[in-house]
Amino acid sequence: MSEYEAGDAPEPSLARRVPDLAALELLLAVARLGSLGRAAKAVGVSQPAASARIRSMERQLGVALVHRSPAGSRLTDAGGVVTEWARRVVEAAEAFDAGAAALRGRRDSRLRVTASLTVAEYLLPGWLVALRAARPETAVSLQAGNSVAVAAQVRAGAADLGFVEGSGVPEGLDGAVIGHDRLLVVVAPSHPWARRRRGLPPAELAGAALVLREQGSGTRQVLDEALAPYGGLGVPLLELASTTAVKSAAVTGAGPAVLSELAVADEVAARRLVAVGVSGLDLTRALRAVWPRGQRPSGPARDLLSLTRTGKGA
Amino acid sequence: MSEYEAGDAPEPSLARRVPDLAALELLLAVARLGSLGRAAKAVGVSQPAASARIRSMERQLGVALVHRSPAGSRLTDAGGVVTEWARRVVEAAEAFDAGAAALRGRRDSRLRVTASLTVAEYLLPGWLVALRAARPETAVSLQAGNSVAVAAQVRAGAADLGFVEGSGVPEGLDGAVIGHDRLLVVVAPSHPWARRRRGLPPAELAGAALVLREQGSGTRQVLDEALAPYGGLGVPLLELASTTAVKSAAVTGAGPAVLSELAVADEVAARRLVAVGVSGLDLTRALRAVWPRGQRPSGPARDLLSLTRTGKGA
DNA sequence: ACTCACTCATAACCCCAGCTTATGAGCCGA
DNA sequence: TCGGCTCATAAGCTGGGGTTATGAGTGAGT
Repeated sequence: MSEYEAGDAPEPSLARRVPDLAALELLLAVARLGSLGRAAKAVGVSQPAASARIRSMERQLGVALVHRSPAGSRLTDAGGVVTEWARRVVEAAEAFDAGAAALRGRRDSRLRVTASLTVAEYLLPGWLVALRAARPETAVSLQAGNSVAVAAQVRAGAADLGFVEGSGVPEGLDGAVIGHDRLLVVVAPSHPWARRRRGLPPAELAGAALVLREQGSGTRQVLDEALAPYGGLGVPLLELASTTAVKSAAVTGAGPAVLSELAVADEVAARRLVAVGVSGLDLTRALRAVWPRGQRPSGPARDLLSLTRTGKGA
Repeated sequence: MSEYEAGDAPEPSLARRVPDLAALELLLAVARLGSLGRAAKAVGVSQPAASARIRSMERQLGVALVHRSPAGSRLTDAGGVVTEWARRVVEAAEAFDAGAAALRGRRDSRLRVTASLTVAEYLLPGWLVALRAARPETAVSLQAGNSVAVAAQVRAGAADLGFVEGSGVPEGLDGAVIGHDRLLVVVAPSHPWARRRRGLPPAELAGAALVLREQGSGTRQVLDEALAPYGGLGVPLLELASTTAVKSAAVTGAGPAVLSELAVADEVAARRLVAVGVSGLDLTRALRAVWPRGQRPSGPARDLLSLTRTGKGA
């Protein structure tokens, strides 16, 4: 009796078709160690369990992954390819884990970070993974919030280092620009704007019904300011609570959205969204690290800061 | 009695600390739809199941992710951040799935692709995801192999489109350069070479004991040729069967390795590996799409080809 | 040539994570 | 005040994945 009706999940879910993380980790271990048994030990399960897991993975994928022999197990060609794909998943999971560990936020952390949502969502996990690789002993705690909250935390000494996006260094703090963030107008590939060759006139953007974050969000402020000379932001098509929701709405073709390039990099690369140029409008804002005035970051804070300099932050 | 001894898995495995894919998908659905119940329906489970899953995820992560209210569920600040991290994992899983589906290779596919291991491992999944987004009805089959095998497949008409790395267009085929691949010398951050400021003299590279793929691999051939004028490749420190294994060895500090920049991009970004410059040595090779002479790609092949043009292929 | 040490596979058993359905309780708008 | 939405709780089932114990190959070393 449980009929579909959702209009959302046509296929039997990714999770059914992709092996779980434990299986992927096991596969990586096999690739690295050249034997099911050793891989089993490495991931902390019995050899039969590992054997069965790999086997069921091969059944699930419909592809032979390893050549078993009494001398050990070697990846097949397909196995090698799959293993590399698996590595990407595991790496994303590691970033997730590094972030989550920081978010869990033990108060005894050696480094207390507070960051704007944009930085926390898109940049920080990578830094944390790098930091963990370089200084495994550094426990980091993370508090995410808007720019005002970030500044307050740092000022109050509740965080050693903060990251904000915005036009200036908050009152009473020192800071350094570590990158830039540009807002992009994005539409689904089917949208007429996707086929424009010339940049969009700002007035047309201002007049359009857009999918936006709710009033008060950082990206919306920037957009408001930038469009003020052109009659200001029009009435939104949709106001949504999270960046993720806005992105989804744009992808499904609800309408044009304006989002950080960091937020939509993947979607643009995969052609799920198309960035539309806007002529003569500067939608760039600086990303800054901030700390209490006069107290130059040292120790763990300095370590983290140095990782941000050359990061992929555009 | 099961003592550690592996020297490999000190921590209780990622999979214990990261929610599984189904849970992450569910979280994305909640972010998108604003209600546990609707999200549950969207992913095809009952509402109590969704509720429990989110709750256990919050317990696992030690962070409140959603604000429940009789009017629906909104993400907390932390929840929004976590959701974005989750999205990255799910996207990697989607790439995995797209690749796996192609590898499973139904013979009735509309587009039969054959690709070198490098292309299949690092570039193709992204293209397949993009293709799926643009043309959901196109079923793709993938055969991975070395450049000779790829050429043979295309020549025999067993594939509509091939991708190879190497210096020339294989006999009897037409092709187009779609990108370039550079080999990088990489070492663990602790290795002395990591601190070099000047490029490495080729002779020193030739004389060094390196971690390499086994004889016959494409990357090894390029290296052999490039180093011939400098006394040729020295005796390897380690010969391993897969790119993955070589990478792991390099990361754990076994010694310098030479790998495609595509293969080590993530590791370099996360500072797990450091790229060492080599002065005056060209380790670049072209990546080419190839097809039977005279038969310009059309239909699905053309669709895919157009996606490769602007891809992230360096 | 024989044995040892390693490979992976099979069998029998067990357990708990996560699902389901049925139900209840709170809040909002008509 | 009623109906419809929200999420939470309870009780019960199922099966995937784990374990130990064992067997059957293969290759290397004496």
